[in-house]
Amino acid sequence: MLKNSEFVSKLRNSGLRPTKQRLKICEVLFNRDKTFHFTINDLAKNISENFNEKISLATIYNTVHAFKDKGYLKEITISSDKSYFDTNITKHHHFYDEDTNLLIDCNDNEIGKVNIKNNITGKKISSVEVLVRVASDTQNQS
Amino acid sequence: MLKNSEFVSKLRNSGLRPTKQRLKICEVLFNRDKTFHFTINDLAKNISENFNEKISLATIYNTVHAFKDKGYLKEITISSDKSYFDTNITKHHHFYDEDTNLLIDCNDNEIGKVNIKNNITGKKISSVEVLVRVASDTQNQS
DNA sequence: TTAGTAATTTATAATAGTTCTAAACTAAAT
DNA sequence: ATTTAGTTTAGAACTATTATAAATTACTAA
Repeated sequence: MLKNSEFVSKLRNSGLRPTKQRLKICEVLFNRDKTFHFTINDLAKNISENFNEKISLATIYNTVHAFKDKGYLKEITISSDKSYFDTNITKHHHFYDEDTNLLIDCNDNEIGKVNIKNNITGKKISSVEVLVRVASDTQNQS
Repeated sequence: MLKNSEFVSKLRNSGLRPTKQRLKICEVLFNRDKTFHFTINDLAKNISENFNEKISLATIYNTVHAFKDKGYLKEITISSDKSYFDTNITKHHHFYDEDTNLLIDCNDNEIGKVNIKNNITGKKISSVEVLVRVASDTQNQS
């Protein structure tokens, strides 16, 4: 749980003015015990349901992208029409529950280190991401 | 290299009529030695450049999705705005070159088996996909 | 304080990618 | 041949995201 003043300095330190819209978004995203996985739509809905003052959709998009660019959020793409943001910015992998459309963070207890034996010549690895899709037994698999 | 008659039976066997549009698309996609990674846009461009008769964009979308549903293509999503289809439908992983926007198939020589130690209770794993993003040393990483 | 400025927010327009629609056409069955 | 159901097509519709430009706000420096 972070205080408002911590968000103010977090924003200032990354060259973003601590506007009331950004602080509100910080509160929704980062004032949590657990990792938060959300779509832009989820976030917009959450804000409009929980606060009286509305934040323009354009601002929500701008802010989420700014936070992503500053490294406060990670983007996890599931399919061409499902993209989530993740407040957990450490290196980690995901389960994706196809029944509930929920993302679940993995730690090293669930997925072992990926062994990359040979990289492309002359290139540097910028990220390694594993996505494990799961579904209940009775459903058809893809 | 497959013959036209093989595509005809392939389509018939999966309940799709072998229309000339579908056969043309089969030719472009499957009449190759190597795996083909493409976007809908790549495919549409390829067809319009290499054939005189045009195929409607709607048909290209329909056909690619039908082929995906029938298991002849796999979809690989890189980011919310970049989605590729892959003619290699075996279980495999990918490198994604951020400099060239090219996907590269991996085999077991490059990426070892992913060790999933604990799955979500009551769920079955439908797929495991690793995406390794690479870029040249001089570029900034994400 | 108070101007001045630059950044930010906002509603709306524009754009892009994809899906929908319904009429025309085609493959296959009778 | 005729019929039927599946397919293709152009263009409309839709959806998610980005751009625009005016109004507002945060900050700076006098």
